[in-house]
Amino acid sequence: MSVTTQAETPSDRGSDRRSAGARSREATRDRLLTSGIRLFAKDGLNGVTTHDIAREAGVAAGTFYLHFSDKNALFHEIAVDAEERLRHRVEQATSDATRLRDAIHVQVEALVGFAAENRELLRILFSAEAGHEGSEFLDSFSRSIAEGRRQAIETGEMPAEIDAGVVSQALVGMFVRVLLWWVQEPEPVSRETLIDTLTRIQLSGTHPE
Amino acid sequence: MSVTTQAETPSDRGSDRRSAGARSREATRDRLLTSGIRLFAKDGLNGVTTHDIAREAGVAAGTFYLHFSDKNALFHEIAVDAEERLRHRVEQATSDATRLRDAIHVQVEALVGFAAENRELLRILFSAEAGHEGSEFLDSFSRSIAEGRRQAIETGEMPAEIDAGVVSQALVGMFVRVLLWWVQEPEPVSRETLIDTLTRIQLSGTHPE
Amino acid sequence: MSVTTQAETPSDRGSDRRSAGARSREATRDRLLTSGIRLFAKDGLNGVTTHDIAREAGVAAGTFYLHFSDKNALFHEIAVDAEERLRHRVEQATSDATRLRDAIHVQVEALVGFAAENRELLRILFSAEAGHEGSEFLDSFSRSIAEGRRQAIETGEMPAEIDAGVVSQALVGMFVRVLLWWVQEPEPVSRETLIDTLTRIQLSGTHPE
Amino acid sequence: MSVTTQAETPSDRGSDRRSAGARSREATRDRLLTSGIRLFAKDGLNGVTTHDIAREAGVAAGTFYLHFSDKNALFHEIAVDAEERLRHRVEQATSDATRLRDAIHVQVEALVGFAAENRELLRILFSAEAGHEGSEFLDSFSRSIAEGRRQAIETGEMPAEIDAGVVSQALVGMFVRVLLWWVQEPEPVSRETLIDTLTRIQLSGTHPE
DNA sequence: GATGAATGAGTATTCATTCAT
DNA sequence: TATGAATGAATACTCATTCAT
Repeated sequence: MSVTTQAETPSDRGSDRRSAGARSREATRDRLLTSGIRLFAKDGLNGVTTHDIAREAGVAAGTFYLHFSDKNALFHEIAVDAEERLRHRVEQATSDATRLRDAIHVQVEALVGFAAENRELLRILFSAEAGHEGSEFLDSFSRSIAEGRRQAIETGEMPAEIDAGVVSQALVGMFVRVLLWWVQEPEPVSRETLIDTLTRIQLSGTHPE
Repeated sequence: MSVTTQAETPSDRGSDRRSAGARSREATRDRLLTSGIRLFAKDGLNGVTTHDIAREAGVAAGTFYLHFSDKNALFHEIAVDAEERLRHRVEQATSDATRLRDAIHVQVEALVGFAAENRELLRILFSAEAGHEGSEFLDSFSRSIAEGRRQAIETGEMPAEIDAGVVSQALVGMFVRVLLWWVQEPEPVSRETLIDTLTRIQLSGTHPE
Repeated sequence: MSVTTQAETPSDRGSDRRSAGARSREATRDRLLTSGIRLFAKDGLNGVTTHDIAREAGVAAGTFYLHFSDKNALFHEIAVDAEERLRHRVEQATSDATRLRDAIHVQVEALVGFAAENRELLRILFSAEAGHEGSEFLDSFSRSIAEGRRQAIETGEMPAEIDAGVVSQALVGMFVRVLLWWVQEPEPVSRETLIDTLTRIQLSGTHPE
Repeated sequence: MSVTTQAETPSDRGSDRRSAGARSREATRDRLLTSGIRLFAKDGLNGVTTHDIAREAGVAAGTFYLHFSDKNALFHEIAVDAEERLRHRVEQATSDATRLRDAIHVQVEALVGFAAENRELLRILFSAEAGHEGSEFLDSFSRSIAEGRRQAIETGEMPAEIDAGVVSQALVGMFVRVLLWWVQEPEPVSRETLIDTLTRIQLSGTHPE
């Protein structure tokens, strides 16, 4: 499957020209990825063993190592893939927005949409376990928000009194906690309320239209 | 010592009526607590072994278990104690505030003050390692913020459009990430800027004075 | 190929009457043998995996087991074949020699010649990895030398004071270590010096001519 | 014990001032060393697992690692200790000998004496398993023999026609194989015959007295 | 109370071997 | 015949925890 679920992946083609062995290999790899996503989301990197993942995937313990060099490699692949998809989704959404308030709204929509459709990936990406991949993503997310804020301050859209560094960390922290809280079952509030509230919190700092 | 460093702890009394054995026991326990705080703050619950803690405390490996039933018990005690101290500090600070904007300001001051004086405890309390104690504290923190917000909405201090549940999670997430970011060396921004910014972010949602 | 490179092996015949399949099978088997020789000579029986051998031979891992029952069987076949070739060479050389001193000289020439032309086989045959095949060859080599000595003592060519059992072990040990040392790159001494010295060492025990 | 059996080692003192724990630790370490020697002598470095050694020593698997960092460390310690003892014994024996023929005789006596009293250590030291410690010892043994030969050639005690490099390898190989053969049960020849024969083999190359 | 040696279950990882394609 | 994915037993090593001294 690769982590993505998009229709154009090779394994989805009706006419898969690869050998039966190659298809079987890919299927096993996918099962390991899927099991890894489920277990990492539930118990975190350290709470899961390669044997757990293999058992969940229905393969022998040694099979894990035919597909991934070790547990970290699997985690890395999952996290990098999730990060790319989230980043792509947010960038797509915000690329058309010209005004800050529009950008903020669509960014929130993209984040919430990703969370709604990828609960497990969200947990993996946003759970801050010591020194893992997600952290880097959140750091770069912070930096991009800080940059956006600084530009907004230059153009006068945002008041200068609010420190961009602090705000960018604050917004990332807000997204992390709110979305991790929201992807529980049952969802504590409706998607609309969530988007609306997260947008308002940010807009309240902008100058009125 | 007990985790607190305040003067009224038993071991600090000049007139300690306990036996020499009891005082020695307490001292050993304190060294284990101190070592635990340092190491947990640096490497997290899973990154530290009981041998590490005993070695850092200068005692034998078995001694650890004379004072704590296991590694989680030590972590729990550190976290609960830290939680109580932080909770107490925030409650003291906010007990006199009558207006919401005042309460918000002193609450931020209390949080930042705690972070400044207890970097290691803050890291332990705010680091979200899979299923550990800190989470419970943050949950109850969220609940108390949500309650405050609901009251502010009733009294008309806050607009009703903003969902109190979402906001309370957002604020906790914000505090967590901003303070963990801030207690690094070197501190990214001054204490004053930090307090001011965190206060403004919250106030921006209130009705203008 | 079979391990030997001599012209009369089936696969070398210009007029190979076997089917294409049979010839292909033989070629695969030969590649596995060649790879096994190279890798066993370099890293020893335990330092090589069947996957290594298959990869070096350019075949799939499972193919190995179509040709050899297991890793030891391949090693055994290589060792037995090498042993036969070395034995044959020595016997050919010594069959014409009537006097002991001639026999010794041509035997040394045969051993050194084999070592020079089959470095890898020599390493495999003479390396004493716990309980492997080479040992049996060396044991039987010892026995044949001991038998020769005993005859030489009977005919008066060798003095009786020297124990034939000890000497035969000594000579084998000498050949093993000296030849393993000599087949390194670069060769520590010239082929002539080597032959001359090994011959003299043995002749020194015989009665002067 | 340390591998040595000499009377002056601390653990042999009637008045052992160390704590019971320290004595117990030493005893366990000694059992592991003893088990290691027995098993390495029998099956070689690669034929033995740390579990085997622990079981033979009557301790749990993990205990092994309280005393040695890994299997190689134990092997190294055994080999280095054995090497030192053998080297010391040979040096002691040859230090007084002024004439080459005397030196050769006492050297052989020392080697055979060591072999007789330390069959297992001899097997460990003289078994050439890929890249292990014993090899280094044998190499340095060769070098020292070669040096001795070169001096003997200079002083006219040995004829110059025999290459010292080849001879030194030959002698080491001879000692290795003969002694490994001799330390079997039952001993193939008497100690006297062995010493006499090994001495004669070497002396046969010297000029007659 | 303190010590620290010992335990043994847990986890990662390798590799000879099998078997469906 | 050849492939190569999969197996699972073997092995190394760690570490929370116990207990005799």
